[in-house]
Amino acid sequence: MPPRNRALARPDPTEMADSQRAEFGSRLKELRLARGWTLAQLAERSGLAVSTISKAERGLMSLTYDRMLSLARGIGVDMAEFFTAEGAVFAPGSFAVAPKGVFQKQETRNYVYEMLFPEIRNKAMVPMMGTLKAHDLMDFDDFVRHPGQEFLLVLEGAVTVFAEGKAPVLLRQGDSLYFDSSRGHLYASAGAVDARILVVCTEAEGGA
Amino acid sequence: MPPRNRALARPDPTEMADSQRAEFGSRLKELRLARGWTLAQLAERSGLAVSTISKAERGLMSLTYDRMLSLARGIGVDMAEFFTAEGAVFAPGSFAVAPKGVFQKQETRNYVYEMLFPEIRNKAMVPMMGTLKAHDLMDFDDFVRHPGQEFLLVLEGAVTVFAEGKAPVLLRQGDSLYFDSSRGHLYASAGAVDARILVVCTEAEGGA
DNA sequence: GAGGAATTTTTCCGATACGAAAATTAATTG
DNA sequence: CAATTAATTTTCGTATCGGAAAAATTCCTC
Repeated sequence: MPPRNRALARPDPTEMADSQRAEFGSRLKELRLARGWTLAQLAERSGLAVSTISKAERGLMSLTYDRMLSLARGIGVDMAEFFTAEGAVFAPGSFAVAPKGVFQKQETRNYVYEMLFPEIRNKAMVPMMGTLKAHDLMDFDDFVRHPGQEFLLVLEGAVTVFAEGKAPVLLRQGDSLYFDSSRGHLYASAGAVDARILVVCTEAEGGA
Repeated sequence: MPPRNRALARPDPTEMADSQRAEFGSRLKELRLARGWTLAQLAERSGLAVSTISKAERGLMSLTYDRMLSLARGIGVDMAEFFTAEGAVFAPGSFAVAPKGVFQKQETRNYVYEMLFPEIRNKAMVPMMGTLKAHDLMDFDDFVRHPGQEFLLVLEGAVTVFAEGKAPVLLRQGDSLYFDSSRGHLYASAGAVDARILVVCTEAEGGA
């Protein structure tokens, strides 16, 4: 029996990567066809083999960094171009009001969030109201971490912010915070009363 | 180590890719260290081997798409994060606190805004605190209009929002608003006392 | 400075990407 | 429709990636 990794092997092996690969391939093909090029033409420009591009476009194989870079050069785009989501458009002219307290509750392990404006899809920002119970028992198994940036404002009470690689920070009513959401973070009420916070994130999280 | 300087007229794809690889590796290492992680910790989170990450960080090898995706997931960033030009970009791992009232005042014709976190460049969101004087004389010569999206929360008092093509909306303390900033808009205090608002815009834009 | 633990680098071999050419499919022409 | 060409896909050998473990380095603690 092959000495496979322990039961810790949590991060998914291939399943999820395959679908992502297919998406990358589609994007690549899209860029090629948009220029009216054949595989051979792109092969000529990028310097790699026709067969390689063919397989990559269909998600049959996982290109190395070097080949992806060659392709980007050949097509004439920046590497980031391959990964920027294209669809998902915010409805132009949107205008919505949310009266106080009329929110959609959304409970997570440690917080109670209420997402504002759930009816507006694909917002560039996701504003949420949160309540942190006083003396809440926190599960410190892991930080929250996600792509994008985050803004926090303490509306009532006091909050202790735990951020990876940073000393805990105490925020009082009116204090605010701005940070890279990919840095692990956790919020907890710091006072004897419930804390009320406003959080605005970029990048709708529902994605994954 | 002897320099392998060869007077080749044609671009040497190998060397060019190598330098890019090194840059990618540096960025990867930067993201890891910003979180205070060891190779083993990132290996655990991403699901790939310590040795692989080590080689990748030093540009010794060219990761495949699959492994790069695993790394992005483990770190908690988008793939594009690896390739965004390092110059004009939001500093990865940013973390800044703004105590209440310590803001930089910025007066416009109709409002007094205080931009939060001016020291963080290229934020995806621009949070501002605003004060609307009671019974303020408004210049109704034109609406404000700019690219991006806008979120507004009334912290104190009441605000009347005038939006192009919409009837005026009265917002009380705790009410909020989300809309396309390209739709003309204006804010005015609606009560007998000064109103205090939080505004978060996307797209950092010079001027107001 | 001598252990000793933690972290990184190197080694080695199995797994996979990659390219040249063959095979297949699609498009074009007479 | 057959024949020819263009375009894409498949095959297969080689180069490189990628992971487990060993070796080396750095970091502590006494």
